[in-house]
Amino acid sequence: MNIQAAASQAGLPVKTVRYYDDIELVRAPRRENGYREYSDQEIHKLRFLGRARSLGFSIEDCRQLLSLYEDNSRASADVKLLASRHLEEIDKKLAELTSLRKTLSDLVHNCHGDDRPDCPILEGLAGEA
Amino acid sequence: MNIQAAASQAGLPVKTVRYYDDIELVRAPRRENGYREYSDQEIHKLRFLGRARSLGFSIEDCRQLLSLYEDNSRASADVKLLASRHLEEIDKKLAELTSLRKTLSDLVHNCHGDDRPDCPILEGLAGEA
DNA sequence: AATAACATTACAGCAACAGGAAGGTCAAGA
DNA sequence: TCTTGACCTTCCTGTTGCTGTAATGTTATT
Repeated sequence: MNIQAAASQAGLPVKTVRYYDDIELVRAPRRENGYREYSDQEIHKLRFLGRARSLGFSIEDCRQLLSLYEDNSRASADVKLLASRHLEEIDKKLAELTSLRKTLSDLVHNCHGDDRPDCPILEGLAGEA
Repeated sequence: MNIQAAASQAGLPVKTVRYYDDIELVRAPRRENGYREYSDQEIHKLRFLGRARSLGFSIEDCRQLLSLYEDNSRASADVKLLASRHLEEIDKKLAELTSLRKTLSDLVHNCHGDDRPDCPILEGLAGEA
């Protein structure tokens, strides 16, 4: 199967699939003409990656997850550790975003938003709050 | 005032301050020896930027905010629009992160995390859920 | 004069691709 | 057979907002 068909089956852009081959994340064998040849196995991995990436795992995390996935003697604890760490990072980001959102939201709601120049948002940013 | 003192007063890394000069966000005049000269005015702008950046505004947004800040005939509506749009983006990100967090959290909590190989996290990523 | 602590520029690298150029390959139709 | 168009390839650049690292110049102190 050519790269375009593979990419569409995996739900990923062609560019991304080619990139994953370049960085040796999901390698595709080549045909005589130099074209990449994708089989169901690679497509399965690509899908796996798509899901992992959509959950916010970094490429390096994905590399590990994939290798754990292919290792039938893995310990589920290893997977859980990786995922738990990622979950912690997400919680951290969520906390930051939430706090930031509150600050910004307060500023926005205090601004009357008409054609006059005085503006609590700018004042807040200037540190006059 | 030299760049290091200015940066520390503004609470920013020197590299960042130099970068802001490069991209003409906060320009500093030069002395005869080529050194950047920072006055209270620039430091004020740098602080402003630090706050705006910490609220997640992009550099280009910051450029606009700064220009609005300096424009005494601005309409607060313009500021509010910019900030509101940013707030929407934040809300979008929060929604995405929250949903993603739930999925990941469910997977993690379903994994026993011992030395056996069977793992709901990997199964979930593989699409077997 | 030497040394340290500043300053300068310029280039490379990060993450995870996306866009585009230049060129090779393949299948179908006139 | 020729050509057209849809593929495929590699390579290089750009994205965002800096950070790290030279290599080098200036200032202040000893």
